[in-house]
Amino acid sequence: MNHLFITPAARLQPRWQAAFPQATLAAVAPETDRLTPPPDIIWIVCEGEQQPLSAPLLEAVTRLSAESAVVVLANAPQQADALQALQAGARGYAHALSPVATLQQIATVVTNAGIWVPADLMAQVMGHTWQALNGEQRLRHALLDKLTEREREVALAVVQGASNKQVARTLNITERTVKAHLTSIFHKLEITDRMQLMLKLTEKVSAKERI
Amino acid sequence: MNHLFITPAARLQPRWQAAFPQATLAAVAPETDRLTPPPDIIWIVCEGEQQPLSAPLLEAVTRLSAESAVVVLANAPQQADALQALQAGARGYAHALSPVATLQQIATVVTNAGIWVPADLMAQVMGHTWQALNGEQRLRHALLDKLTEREREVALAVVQGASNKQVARTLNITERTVKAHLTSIFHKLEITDRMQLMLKLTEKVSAKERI
DNA sequence: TTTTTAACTGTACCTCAGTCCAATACTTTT
DNA sequence: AAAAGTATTGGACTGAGGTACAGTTAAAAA
Repeated sequence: MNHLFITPAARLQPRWQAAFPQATLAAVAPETDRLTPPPDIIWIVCEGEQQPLSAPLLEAVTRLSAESAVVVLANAPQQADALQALQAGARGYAHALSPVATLQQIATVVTNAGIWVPADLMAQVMGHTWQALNGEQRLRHALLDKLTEREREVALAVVQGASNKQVARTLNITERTVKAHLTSIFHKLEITDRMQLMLKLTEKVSAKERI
Repeated sequence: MNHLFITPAARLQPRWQAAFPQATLAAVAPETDRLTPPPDIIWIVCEGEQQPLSAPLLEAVTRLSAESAVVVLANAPQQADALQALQAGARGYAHALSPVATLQQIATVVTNAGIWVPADLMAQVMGHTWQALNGEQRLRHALLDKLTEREREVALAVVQGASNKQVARTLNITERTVKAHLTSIFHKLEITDRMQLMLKLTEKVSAKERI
């Protein structure tokens, strides 16, 4: 197993050495084609205390992840960083001071096409995805179900920015009828105008409403 | 380590056998309390070619995941299936024809309280979350940066459903001035009315616009 | 110093949005 | 059969949204 650590530091942390005795060190991200054979795992160390993952590092992740499995080690892990890194193609994101056993575990997972992410990040991601897939949909449906078929059509057109006249044309009815439907919609949803309608239907699920 | 494969097939795939020689087979999902002791890992195989994860299987995942770690193996992996499975309590989702080493790796991760998901799914989910956290913000800022300070204040108030009169009151200016700002905003953003403004500023980042 | 830009206001005008009162036709429920 | 709900339209009205034209003031840039 071939490990390469990319870090501005002069030498490898003892725990990295302990985890992978045969690991090599590089100060900057090398060209991909200069590495023959490419390392099995490239560990990119993010030294920054507070500042986010730098653009060059991110670019390195993107470039190197084509050939090797890339794992980002952060001294100050941040969720936003992790998301960026993983989206750039990194296969793992962990604390730079992870214990030796964890580092080795990460290596095993990552070389087997797995992905390593901190548990709290996973929880957040799952929450977001759940919310995006179900929460908003549910809210929308709960509201739209209060409306009749025709009112729904009108409402959906209006929240896409259509004027009454445009809605009338697309539904082949009079503008007057559109107004009638809207008045009914406003009553049912207890709102006053199309702006509120748009707000209601695009509203994010607030924390307390989550399942 | 105790493995149970649930699959309609008559017998275990050779690679499953190779990965876990001591694995047992079941045609349908058994009652949880009938299994003493419960298996360490239950592998539920989704045979379907195109159709999504069936409801009974999903129910089985929910029920069995209370006692054992459940991993769903799909012949035709789909993102929606994976999310459903993970949401139902599955601890892993992988291709049914994953190599032996991968299967064993999955077992290790899953028994150690880990979660196993395909890399491409992870990338999509991460991308979604990143977008939710930052993408929208960026788009908003790109647009709002075209406006002057005062125009920004007006725009932000308007997209929250405020009328011109309300904006005027909160900013301590005339309604006429609010209109003037809005006219300027509409020109700069190349839109025609406050509805479009709301659409512009709440617009989701589309796939091609992602970083 | 002249020019530009932002913020602000006025008058007038037009269009669009929304409501009230009213009515017809059709379907479903009671 | 009667009542209720839905879809449809009309006329008249009020108010809000938006534009065109015109102007003042202050600060920043040229």
